[in-house]
Amino acid sequence: MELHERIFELALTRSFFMPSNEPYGAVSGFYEYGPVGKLMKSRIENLWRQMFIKEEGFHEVETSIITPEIVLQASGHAANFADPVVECRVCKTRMRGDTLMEEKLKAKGGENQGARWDGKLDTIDRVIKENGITCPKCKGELAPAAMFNLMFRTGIGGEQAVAYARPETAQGIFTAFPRLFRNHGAKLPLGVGQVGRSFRNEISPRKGLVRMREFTQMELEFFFDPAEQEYPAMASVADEKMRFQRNGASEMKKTSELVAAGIATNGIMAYFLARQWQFYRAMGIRETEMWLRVLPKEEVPHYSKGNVDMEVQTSYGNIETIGNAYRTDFDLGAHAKFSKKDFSVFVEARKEKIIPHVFEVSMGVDRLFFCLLEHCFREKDVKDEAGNHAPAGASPPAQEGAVGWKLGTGKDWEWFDFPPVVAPYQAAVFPLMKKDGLAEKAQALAGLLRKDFDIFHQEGGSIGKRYARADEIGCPYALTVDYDTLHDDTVTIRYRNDGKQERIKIADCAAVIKKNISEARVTL
RNA sequence: GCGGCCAUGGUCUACCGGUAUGAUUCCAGCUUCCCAAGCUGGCGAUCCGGGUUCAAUUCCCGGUGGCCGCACCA
Repeated sequence: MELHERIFELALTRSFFMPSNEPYGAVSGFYEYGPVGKLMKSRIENLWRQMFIKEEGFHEVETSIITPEIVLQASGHAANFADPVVECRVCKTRMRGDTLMEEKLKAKGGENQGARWDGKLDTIDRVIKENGITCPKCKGELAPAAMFNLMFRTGIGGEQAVAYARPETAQGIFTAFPRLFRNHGAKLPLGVGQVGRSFRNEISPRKGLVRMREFTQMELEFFFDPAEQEYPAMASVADEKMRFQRNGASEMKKTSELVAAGIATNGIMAYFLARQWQFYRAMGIRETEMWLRVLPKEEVPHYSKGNVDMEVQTSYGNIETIGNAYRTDFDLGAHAKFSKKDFSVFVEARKEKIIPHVFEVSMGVDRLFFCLLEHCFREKDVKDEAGNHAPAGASPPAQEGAVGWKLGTGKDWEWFDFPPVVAPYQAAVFPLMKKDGLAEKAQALAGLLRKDFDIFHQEGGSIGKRYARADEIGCPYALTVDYDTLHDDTVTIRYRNDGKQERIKIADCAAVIKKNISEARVTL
C-alpha cells in the first residue's frame, strides 16, 4: 500500500480531512478539514503569520474572492488561464490546440521559431485545416478549437456582470496596494500577505489534497525599490544551509552565497528562501526530502526575473509546495494601465516616482499539510524475537535509501511525530481511572488548560489505550491525574516520543507545556 | 477526457442469483488500572440509475467516485 493511501484512511477515521459533500457522492477536487485537521491547518497558518508577517513587521489583509473580469484581464489570467483545446471527433482525446499547431509548424519550418499562437481560435482551426493535422493518436478528424477556462465563472448582480472566483490571492493585494502604501508608512519596502481560498477548475484533479479545485494559499507580496535589492535582516539567516536543484544537479548552499551563485536574483530572494527553509523544518518536513528548484529560463514567465520552487518528496512523487517569483513591476504596472490609476510611489532618496518591484512567496497550505502528514507518519514498530523494540524516541535516520516512516520507533501502533508547534492538540488530559473523583479532577484540569491550549480529553478505556489514541493524532504531551493528584495536586506529564514521564505540579502545567512547545521537546 | 483495475457497516474485508462474513472502531455495562487487557450486550453496510430474471449486492449497460498509465497541472 502506498503511504498516501494509508494517510487517506487515517484522515477519514481520525478527522484530518475528508471528501466534500459525501452523501451526494463526492466531486473530485474538493476536500474538507475535520476537527483534527482544522486545528493543524490553523497552526500552520499561525506559524506562517508568526514568521512571515509578525516577525517581519509586515501587514496581513483579507481581500475578496469574487473578482471582476477586468482585474483578471489586467493580471493576464483571463487570457492565460484559458487553454485552447481541440478534441478528436473519433477517440475524444483532448489536447492543447496551441501546442499542437506550434509543433506542426516548427516541424514544417525546420528551425523557424516564428510559429507562435496569436491567441485566436480561428488561427488554430486554419492551421489545422491548411496542414491537414489529425489526431496524433488515432488520426481522426479534429473538432474546432474551444477555450477551456480554468477559472470558476460567475455573474455579479442583476446584470450578471462577468466575474471569476480568484485563481490566486495575489491580485487582491496588488489592487489594494495604493491605499495600503499610503496608510502604512508611505515607504518602501512594504510587505503584505494574506491567507485565503483560491479556485481553479482543474480538468481532472487527482492526488487528493495535492491538486484541489478549491484550496488555501498563504501569499506574501514584498514591494520594494529596485535600486535596493538587499534585505535588512539578511545577517540573521546568512549561514542557513539549503539544498538546491539546478539543471538536474543537487547542491548545498548557504544563504550568503546564493546571489553570487546565480541562484537568487537578489538578497531579498535569498533571505526569503532561507526563511521558508526554516519554516518547513520547524513544521516537521524532513530536510533530506525537500529542496529548492531553480527554474530554468524557459519555465520562467517573461516578466519574471527569477523563479524558485520549493519541492517536497512524497509517495505521490515530488510535489511543488511553494512558488517564489521576482515579478518585477509587471502586476502593479498592468493594474495601473487597466484601471488608469497611479500605482507609482515617491521614493524620497532619489526624489522620483517609481512603480515598485514585487517579490512573491506563494505557498499552498493544503499541500504542505499533506506533506506534514506523510513526513511525520510513523509506522507501527517491529519487535525482534525477544520482544524488544527499536530504540525509542529516535528520529528516523536520514540514511541513503532509507524510508523514514517504516523504521522502528518503539510503539505498537501507528503515530504522528508532529513538532509540538503544529500538533492538533498540544496536550491530552486523562484521569487514570473514571472513579474516586479522578474524572472530576481531570475535567477541572482540562478546563483550566483550555484557556491556553487545545486539549484532548478522554475518560473511558484503559490509560494505555488513551495514550495510544493521543499518539495517533500526534499529541505531544499527556497529563494524567492519578491517586497522588488527590492529595498533592501533581500530575504526570508523558512525552510522546519516548513515553517517559515526570511528575509536575498542576500549577506549573501551563508553563511547562509552553516551554516544551517552544523548545520543540518531545522526549523526557 | 481516454485505456486498465476497482466500489460491501465509520475503517479494512469475506462470500453468494434468494438482502451478507470477519476484524477493528464506536456506544452501554461488568472488571482492571501508567502504555492498544478481558467478558457481556448493542448500533452500524451492498455507490447511483436502468436492464435481464420469479428474485440482483452478485450478471449486463450507463453514470459517479477512487487507484495506475496517457494527456492536463495554472
